[in-house]
Amino acid sequence: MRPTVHDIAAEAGVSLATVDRVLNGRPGVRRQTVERVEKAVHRLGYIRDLTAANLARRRIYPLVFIIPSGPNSFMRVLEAEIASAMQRSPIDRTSIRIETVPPFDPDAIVRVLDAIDPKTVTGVALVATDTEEIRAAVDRLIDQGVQVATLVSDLPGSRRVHYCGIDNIAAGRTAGNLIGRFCAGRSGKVLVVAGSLKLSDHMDRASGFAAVLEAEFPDLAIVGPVETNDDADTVGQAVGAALDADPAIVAIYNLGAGNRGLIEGIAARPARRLSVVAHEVTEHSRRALADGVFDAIINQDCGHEVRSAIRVLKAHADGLDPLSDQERIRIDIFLKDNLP
Amino acid sequence: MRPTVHDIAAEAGVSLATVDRVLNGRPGVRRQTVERVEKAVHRLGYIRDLTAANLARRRIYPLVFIIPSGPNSFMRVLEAEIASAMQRSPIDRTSIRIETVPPFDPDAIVRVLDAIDPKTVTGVALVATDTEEIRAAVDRLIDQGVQVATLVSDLPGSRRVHYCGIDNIAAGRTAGNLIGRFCAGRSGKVLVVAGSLKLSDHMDRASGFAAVLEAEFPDLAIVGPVETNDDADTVGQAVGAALDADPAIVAIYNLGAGNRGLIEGIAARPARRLSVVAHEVTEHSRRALADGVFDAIINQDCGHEVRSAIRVLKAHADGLDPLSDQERIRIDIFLKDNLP
DNA sequence: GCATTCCTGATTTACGTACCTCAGGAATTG
DNA sequence: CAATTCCTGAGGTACGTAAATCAGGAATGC
Repeated sequence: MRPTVHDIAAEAGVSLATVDRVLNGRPGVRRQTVERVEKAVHRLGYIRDLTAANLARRRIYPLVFIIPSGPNSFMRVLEAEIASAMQRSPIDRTSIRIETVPPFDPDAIVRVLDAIDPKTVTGVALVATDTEEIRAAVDRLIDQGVQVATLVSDLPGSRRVHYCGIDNIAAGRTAGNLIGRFCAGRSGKVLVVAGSLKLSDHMDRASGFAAVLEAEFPDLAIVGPVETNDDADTVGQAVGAALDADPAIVAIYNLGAGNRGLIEGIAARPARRLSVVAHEVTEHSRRALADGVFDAIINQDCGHEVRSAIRVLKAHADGLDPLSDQERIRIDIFLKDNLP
Repeated sequence: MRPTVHDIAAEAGVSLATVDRVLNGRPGVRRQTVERVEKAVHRLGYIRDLTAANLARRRIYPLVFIIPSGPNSFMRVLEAEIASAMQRSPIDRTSIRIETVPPFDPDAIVRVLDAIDPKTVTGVALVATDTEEIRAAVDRLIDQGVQVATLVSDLPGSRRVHYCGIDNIAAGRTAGNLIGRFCAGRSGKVLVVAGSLKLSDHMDRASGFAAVLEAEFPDLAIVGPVETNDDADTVGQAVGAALDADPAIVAIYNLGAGNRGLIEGIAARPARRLSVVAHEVTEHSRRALADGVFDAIINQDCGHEVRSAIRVLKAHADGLDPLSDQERIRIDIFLKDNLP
């Protein structure tokens, strides 16, 4: 049988109340007594029963998700995943609130972060643009004892406890490798389309992609990156213009959003034979893959990201460390055959 | 506040004991009263607090994993993942036992299955070969109220509650698609290496692969499948012999184990330019991918499979249904750039 | 020497559920 | 009509932990 606080009390020769004080770091225990209890804990291999503890203290974990508003499909899928996690709140003792903020607006994020009450919120997960003010606001929250995790795009240099997302440099490299191989032998140009190079994830993908092409596929030259602010129509126009202007383009890598526009741009020029790699499985990209318009999609499982964020924030709030294997978000490659 | 049994009792105008009898399906309650209670449950949206319930009944979930013994790297990794899950047993209230059985020996599996005591075991996860006797033994266990899930390889036609693994036809198709694209333009032959075509997963991969090549890459002809019983040395010899005998081979798909042998066979013939796709990330295959010997690895995340099996068995034991999204095992494609 | 503070023990209640016992009324059986 | 069975209520204890209260002893300060 697993040892309980009663066993610890007996083993250490102290009362239950003292064990409780030590275990929960409350004051009022002499240093020697603390050590006696800690030794007993160690000797018996005591592990606190978190479920019983949470029951006794009627604990719930109030969490806040901060994500961009706007039409970006990926973000809306993310929001749906959060909503679906909210339905399980009674089971996993969470209380989740979603805050949407205008995209590309650091100040709005800072305002939401600063409005968070550390007394009533245990954890925050946010999709952040990489700016100094946000970094500072995150660190302020951390100082107040709130657990903060970044979602989808990281905030390097901040003290966030965890990043729930993929390594975007590696994602860019993966795209480069795919396009390089799919173009096997053909030489020509690759059009790179991005949302905004001010987003660290987009920047990372672009540089990873460029590095692989340069090192391993010298016959392919990069055109771009073209910036589109993740707007589908802008993507469509940019792609159309580039294709018309440059017949040497044999491949397209869209590392940002706006796949609908990309698909339309390609569909309008059926004579071109192109290798196309894009990001994120959404309604549009899924169909494009099935139809052979896209050759591969690089994906991050945002359901996994949301569930992982919740687990990680809870674990940190309890002073545990999460399972790194389980929380690592993979860079999924989907061809039409392994689409889930 | 979430409603409790007390609220249900008050709402239904019955005593706590009666609510308890209804909720736990115990006898001694008139049909009308049962309905009154059930209506109250529904009206208040009562959800039983599983953690409190498990605490009260001191519940643990005794689980058994049945996996093949022998040197197969993938199975050893699987075993390590189970061992790692065992370390978390106190936290997730499981008690896990591993039973290893000689590979390719259906009778041994049946013996282990039949030796399971339904009174002391709530769930079983097994890596099964697809035979009639095993199917029957699984169904016997199900009839005794034991939850059974298949792991890695499914048992279609049995009444197992869940399959924790990938769609192997789709995996084979994915391999076909990759090899077809990697060989872009080159025509020639593809050597297919399998462990045993009596394993349904191997059979499925082979047929998925063949279907895609035939439909989409008619310039590539299949040689094989060669059967190797998943033995690395046999794989090495078979690959060497095939390459020496047939200079038209431009690609290899190893859909089974024994990657070490495959790597050796290829390394001994450095002049050949080959596209190679294999399964499962292990120590050997990881290095081969990094070194450019393999072009891609198709993988199933066996840590995920094990954790998923545990979650699913527990959920079914509690009469809940698991999150299908979370429990779906993806067909991972790894290039050297997105290797975790 | 007395009050104050600090440390500790003892005891109790609570969390939400399971499960047990006991008692009594209603309904059924003979 | 008595005996039996079925249904229900009341009440309690337990699970492992948190947290509160009260009390008493030791150490400290003045």
